[in-house]
Amino acid sequence: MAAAERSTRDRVLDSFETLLVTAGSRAATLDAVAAHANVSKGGLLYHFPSKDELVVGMLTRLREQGEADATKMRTAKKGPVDYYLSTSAHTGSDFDRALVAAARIAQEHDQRASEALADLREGWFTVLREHLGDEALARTIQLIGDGLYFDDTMGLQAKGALTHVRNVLRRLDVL
Amino acid sequence: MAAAERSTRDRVLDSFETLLVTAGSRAATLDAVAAHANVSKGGLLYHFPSKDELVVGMLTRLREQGEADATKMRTAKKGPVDYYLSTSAHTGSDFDRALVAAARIAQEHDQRASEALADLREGWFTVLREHLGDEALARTIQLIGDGLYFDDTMGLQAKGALTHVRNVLRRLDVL
DNA sequence: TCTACTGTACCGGCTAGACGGTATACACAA
DNA sequence: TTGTGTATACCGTCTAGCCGGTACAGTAGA
Repeated sequence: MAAAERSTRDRVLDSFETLLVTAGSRAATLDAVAAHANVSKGGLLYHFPSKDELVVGMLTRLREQGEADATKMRTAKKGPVDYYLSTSAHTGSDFDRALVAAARIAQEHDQRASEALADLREGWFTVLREHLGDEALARTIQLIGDGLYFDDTMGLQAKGALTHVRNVLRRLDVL
Repeated sequence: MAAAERSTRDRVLDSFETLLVTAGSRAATLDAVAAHANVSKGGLLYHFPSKDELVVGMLTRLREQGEADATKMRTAKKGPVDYYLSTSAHTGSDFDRALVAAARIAQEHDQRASEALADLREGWFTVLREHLGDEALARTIQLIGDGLYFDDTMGLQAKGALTHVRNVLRRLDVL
């Protein structure tokens, strides 16, 4: 049933991501995920026969969200650069959460997660380079986005970081 | 014993960091750390009575390495900015490894690790701002460094990223 | 004798996953 | 319309194995 309300399957995936993001991969156990999603462990394993399938399910959903995001970036009112930077810092969106969750998984040496992340980054870079027509600048802006994202995931964000970046990019006639 | 050769204690810390970096926190078990350091589990627990003490030991050493790094940054021949950026990408140094290891720990919700990382970042930022006399620029450069560092830890580094960054910074009359 | 270990044996708790069972819905057939 | 069968979507329990930590007896070198 394509659901009117959030399906159990999606709730399980949401919970898995949430636990990965807020408590780390050690805490994202099957029991914890099931409890968070208000499903029994048996119910969870019905939808995802193993923890690995849970990872696969999460990454599949991430890729779908990623394609939607690239489209939004291309057509953003204030342009791709501003869209990219402002969504690199914490937005609290589902996509954001999925991204951080995938990063956690990637660190546990999961190649599929690393690939998914690399593909997403490649998508963003392509949009940036097309828009700017300048590889060095596109790469630099992407690094700034990575930095904002990194700081965010580490709870390190310095106040006004985005404002400072916009300030500097204006000197380069971007924005 | 301040050691002529690497002490058991240091070897244990090295192994802990290495396992955290190369295999993730789930894999950095006491048994695995002891085996990697060629020490018995009893021997490991002689130096670090608990896993938590191992974390504390690692963070203490990291702070020491961090102070040494800030000094090197301040007095670097090519200037702090170049030093900061070129050491943000992978250098393979002990300090680098310790930094990535601490990041892994921080993600498991360890506040001491987050604080240690935040303090290190603050130290770098102070040097950058003093040198540049421009907060927005200093923050932006720090974000670029974070991005380089993030990409490195994720195995995402795009070829020539540092060159691109230097290119852009030259347009801003930095470097 | 003290320090710095080795090695083994063990325990309690947690973890992934297997498994058997249950409730509901719908389908076809007599 | 009643009975039989099948599929979906779960629940709750159980177990093998791993992990952190304890305990302790022994050893080699300074």
